[in-house]
Formats: sequence, structure tokens, C-alpha cells
Amino acid sequence: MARPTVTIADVAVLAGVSRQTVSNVLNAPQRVTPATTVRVQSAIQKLEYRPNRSARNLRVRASHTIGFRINSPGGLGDLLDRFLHALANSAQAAGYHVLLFTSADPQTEFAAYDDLVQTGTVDGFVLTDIGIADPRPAWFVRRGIPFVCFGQPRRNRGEYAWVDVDGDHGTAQAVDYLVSRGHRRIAYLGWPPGTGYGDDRQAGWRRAMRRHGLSLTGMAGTCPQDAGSAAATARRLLAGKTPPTAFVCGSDTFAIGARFGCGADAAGQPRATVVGFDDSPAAAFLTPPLSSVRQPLPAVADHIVDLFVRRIADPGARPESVLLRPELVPRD
Amino acid sequence: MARPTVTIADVAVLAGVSRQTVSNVLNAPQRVTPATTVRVQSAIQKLEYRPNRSARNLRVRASHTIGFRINSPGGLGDLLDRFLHALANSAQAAGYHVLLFTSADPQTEFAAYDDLVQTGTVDGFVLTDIGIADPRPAWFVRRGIPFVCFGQPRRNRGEYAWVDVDGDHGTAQAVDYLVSRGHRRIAYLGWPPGTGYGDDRQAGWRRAMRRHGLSLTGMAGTCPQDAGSAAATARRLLAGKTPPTAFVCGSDTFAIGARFGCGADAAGQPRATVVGFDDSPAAAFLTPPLSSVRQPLPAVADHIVDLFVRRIADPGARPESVLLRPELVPRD
DNA sequence: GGCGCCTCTTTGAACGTTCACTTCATCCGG
DNA sequence: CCGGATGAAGTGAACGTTCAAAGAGGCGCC
Repeated sequence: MARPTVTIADVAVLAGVSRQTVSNVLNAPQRVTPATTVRVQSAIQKLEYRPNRSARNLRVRASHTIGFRINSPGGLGDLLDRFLHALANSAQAAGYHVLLFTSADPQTEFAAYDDLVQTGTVDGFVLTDIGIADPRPAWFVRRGIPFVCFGQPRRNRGEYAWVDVDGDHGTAQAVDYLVSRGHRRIAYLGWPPGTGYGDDRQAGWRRAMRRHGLSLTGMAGTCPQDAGSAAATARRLLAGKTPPTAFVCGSDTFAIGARFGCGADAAGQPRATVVGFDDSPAAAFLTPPLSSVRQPLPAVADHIVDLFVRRIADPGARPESVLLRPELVPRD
Repeated sequence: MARPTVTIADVAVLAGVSRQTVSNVLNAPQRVTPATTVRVQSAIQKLEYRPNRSARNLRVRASHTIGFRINSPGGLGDLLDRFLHALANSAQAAGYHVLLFTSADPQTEFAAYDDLVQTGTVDGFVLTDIGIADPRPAWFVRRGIPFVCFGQPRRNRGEYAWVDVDGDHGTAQAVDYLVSRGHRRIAYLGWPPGTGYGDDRQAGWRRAMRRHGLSLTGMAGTCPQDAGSAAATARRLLAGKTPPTAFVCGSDTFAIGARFGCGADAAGQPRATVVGFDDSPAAAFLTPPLSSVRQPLPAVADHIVDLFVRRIADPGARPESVLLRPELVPRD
């Protein structure tokens, strides 16, 4: 009810100590006697004191905020929600917050980054949808702006901080799984070459197929990521001389499309087994549900925030990076 | 390159005026002579001055930030991304930002709201997924915390600020459209009663059916919002004595499920026409694409931010609300 | 006993902005 | 030529926190 703001000075008076001691109780407890700490803590509770973030930010010259650009259709598909949730969660645990912003055209995008940093609104950024020759990482380094990528930059990957999920390993796992279930003609359905992550996923499939001594001919399908063209591509592959009995897909969108394209046999069962990527709820809810490769988003977010905080703490240090393994979620 | 921070004082010196005059140029231009304004503006540009947000926030006791709770699976489906984008966009235009946060369990949820406000991290909140007897609006009012709902609270709706999309009107439009295309047996597929928004959408279908003098028997299907059970429910309705020739759906998830459930005839065409709700990309990409009722998200976000800003400006004023009309996007 | 050292606490200042008030200059009517 | 009104610009203080440095007190060592 709009009670008057209670400040650190109020707490200090009630606890019979100085402002600084209250501050120390909160920020550097080891400097304060246990007895004093108790007194201050109880004063804090009694007054329901909560430190003012703007004042703190002003003084320490940091916003404790991570900027995230949310762009219109979002290349991440329905992964975005779940990633944002995980990111906000991990950030909070580290005393940070996630701030959303948008920028219509590419030329205002960099201006937006600059603005947010110059005004002290954010301390840095998390970047997603890292393109094959994305100009942003280099630009950020030039400006000295802290950032962590979700997805590895393909060029100069040692120079930037990033966290990625090993797509190659994921699709290879999917192939192993299908082989163990008796499949031998396993097709791949994913993005055309040039996306980076898509290439990795396709490479994992190819590698695993070779490892099992299986043929790739007539098994590779690429198309835009929409259920419609995925369905069409699946149908095309199924119409070939040696039709696949299973599909490994670059995303759940492809997978849902593939399921559509397969159609059902007399018993109502899909004519081919489909394994997706991302483990989206939509895929899990199909009947029968899709197996899918799950990205460990909470772990991804944790690492991103961790790397971010370290970047802030020591901007001069060599950027680190983390490659996490996804996990196949089998559903039958 | 970590150049030394340029402050309002630097600008003042360069322009040969006082701090306050620079501040006025930015915040109250009418108080300043055009000639002075020009001099100050050019100094600002030369120094690339950007006002520090923390300092401003501290002084004016406002964060110019709207809090948004992003919860794990998100009842909004893939609407969430697009809504967040729109919200961030509208907020920016009004000088605000959107800050994400999470809270695991319900008991920490209120603590989280409190914390963000008490620390001055946010000025208020945008609430989504307003339940039929949601405890939050009343709680916020009691605490004097500004908020705007996306979706109307069903109880005490005059007491809170909200923006909603008229679901009733949307499904009625869908029925009109299908009738104009010659359909007479039009089924509804949506949530079980008790969600509020779901009830509206079903009511719109029912009302329009009656208006056209069409029978409702064997036409109402409710089930959880997942493609699997939607498909099953659609199959069940199609197996009835007078099977529907079209489906109006409460969401695109239901719609995609219905499409699955219909299967295809010999020519590969779906056995019933399906109209979705939300106009998600997934629905548009099916072949043939789904018609769907589009929520005007940019307008929704604009109104939400507008109402929010007004709440802040005059917390005592009677809360306003806006009901927007969705628009059917026909696709054939 | 005097000195240095360590631990805990306090003090004044500073972060960069805007508010409230004052000063200064100009203009106009009488 | 004066008095008051009007408008532009400047001044000191304040927002609430943490930093840097200094103060107080106790302890051990020579």
C-alpha cells in the first residue's frame, strides 16, 4: 500500500549500527561479527527491507541484467519459450535478470545493442541464432561488450564464449537407437546446408550410418523447416526405390511433417518411425508419440549464465566454451 | 573499448550550459530555447552521450520496466513467443522494457512479485493465463502494485485493467465463414468448460450455429489441448451418425490434431475442413494450410502497455480495459 | 609498556541523474 | 522609467547504495 520506502539507513538505526555494516551483512557477511549479523538480520526482517536495485546498480556501475533480443518469428521454433524460461531461471540464481528487447531492421540492431550498454541498462547479451558467418561476435569483441552465444560461431570459434549442444552426437544417437530397433534404411530430414547447426546434425546422421555400414543413397532429404515441405520431402523419399523405414529429423517441426508425410497403414500405425530433435511438447503429444533428441536447456542456460558472469568478472580472460550432449528420449 | 563514461556534466561543459539545461533538452524540450537545444544536441552527438538509466531510475523512483513471469510449459502455446515479441516492442516504444522472471512454486510466486517491486526492479507486471478465479488481480490491488492482464479476469472484471481478444467473436466468424462455404455440420473442438477463454470460444461457435439455425447435436468435442487427444476426439465425432464436415477449434493445437484425426481421402485431401485459432506458423505451413483466427497481438501489446503507463501515471484512476476483435485468416 | 597487527566498524564521498528553488534577463503596460 | 509578469538557465540537494579510507578496540610480542 505504497508504504514509505525503507532504506538501508532505517535498518542501520534500528539495529544500532552504521549503513555500511548493514551493507556488509548483505554483501560481505564474513566481515561482520555473528552477533551483529543477527541483530541486523532481524532489523531487516522487521522492516521488510529490500535493497534498492537502481541505487546499487548506479553505485557499482553494473545493471546485473542480461539483454536478449527477441526477434519476430524466431529461428528457434518452440524452443524459444523453454530456453527463455531456463535462461531467466539460471540468471536469477546468479543475481541477474533477463531483459527483452527488439529491433526491427539489421541496421538498428547494432544501435540497440549499443544503446542498452551505453545507458547501463544491461551488462551484456546472450546471442542466439548464430549464423554461419555472423557479424555480431566480432562486433561485440571490438566494442568490448560482454556476450555469450547459444550456438557456436563457426568461424573463430576459439575467440568467443559460447555454449552449444552437440547436434552431431544427437543424431548419431538417434541412428544408433533406430538400428538397435532393426532399422537399416534410415533417412535424414533437415535444413539445407549452410546453417551450421543443421550441418552438424546431418553430419552426425551420416557418420553413424557409415559406422553401421548402412547406405546413404536416397536417404538424405533437405527442405525448409515447415511441416508442409517436410511432409512432401518425406513422401518423395518414401516413393523411392528403397524407401526408408525411419526418419531422423533436424527438428521436431521436420519430424511432425515427416509423420504427416508417412501417413498410416491399415492398422492406423505410421508407415515409418520418426525421431525428432528438441523434444517439444507437440512431438510428445502425437499418437503414437515421437522419440526425440532432447537439448538439456537448463544445463545450457546454467552454463551460459556462468560464462557470462565470468566474462564480466574478468573481461580480459580467454573466452571459454561448453559443448553439451543432448539425450535421446525414446518413446514407443 | 571501455571508454570513460560520459555524463550529463561533460555535455553541459561542452555546450556551455548547466547540467539541468541538458536534462531539460532531453526531458522537457519546451523549456529550452531552440538555439540552446541545438548547441546541446550537437554536444550530445559529439560525445555520444547516453543518459545513465540507473541514475535516472534512482532519482525518479521508477524502473521503467515491466515484469513478466515466464512459466515452464506456458499455457499460451506458441503464442507466447509472438506475444513477448510484441510486448517488448510496444514497451520499447513507450520507453519501457520487459524483464523476465520465473518462480517455481505458487508460494514463491507472490514473493517474487513483491521482491521485484520492493527492490524497484520493475514498476509493475503484465499477467497472462488469467484463471477463472485467479487470486492474483485482487492481491495486486491490495498491494497497490500496477498490473495489466492479458485476458480478462472473469470475476470483478470491472475492477482490473485488462486487454483481451474476443474469442466469442472469433469462433463466430469461423462458423460464418464455413457456412458461406456450404458447410452445415460444423463441430467444435476445444477445452473442457472452466477456462474462461475456452468457454468464450465455444459460446461463439454455439451462438453462430444457432443464428444459422444449425444443429449442435454430436458437434461439441472437448478434450485436453494436445494434438493426440484432439485427433482422437475428432475421429470420435466423425464416427457419429451425422459426421461433421468441418471443425472450428479453440486453438491451432486442437486444429492440427483435428487435421490428423480426419485423415485424407483417396485424392489426398483432408476429409473435413478445419479452422484453427491463433494463426500459428505451424498451422499455416500444413498442406493444405489451415484457416485460422488471428489474434491481433501487436495491437494487444500496444494497449497493454498503454494501460500500464496510465496506471502508473494515475494509480487512483478507475482501471480501463480493451476488448479487441480477432480476424479470420482464410486459407484455401 | 609500547608497538604493530589484525578484526570489526564507522565516516565521508561518490555514482549520474532530476527536483525544487533561485537567479537573471527580457518584455510590456502604465 | 518603474514594477511586475514571464521565460530561460543555473544551483544545491537528494535519490539509496557501496567504495575507500580511517577509527576503535583487542591481542600478542619483544
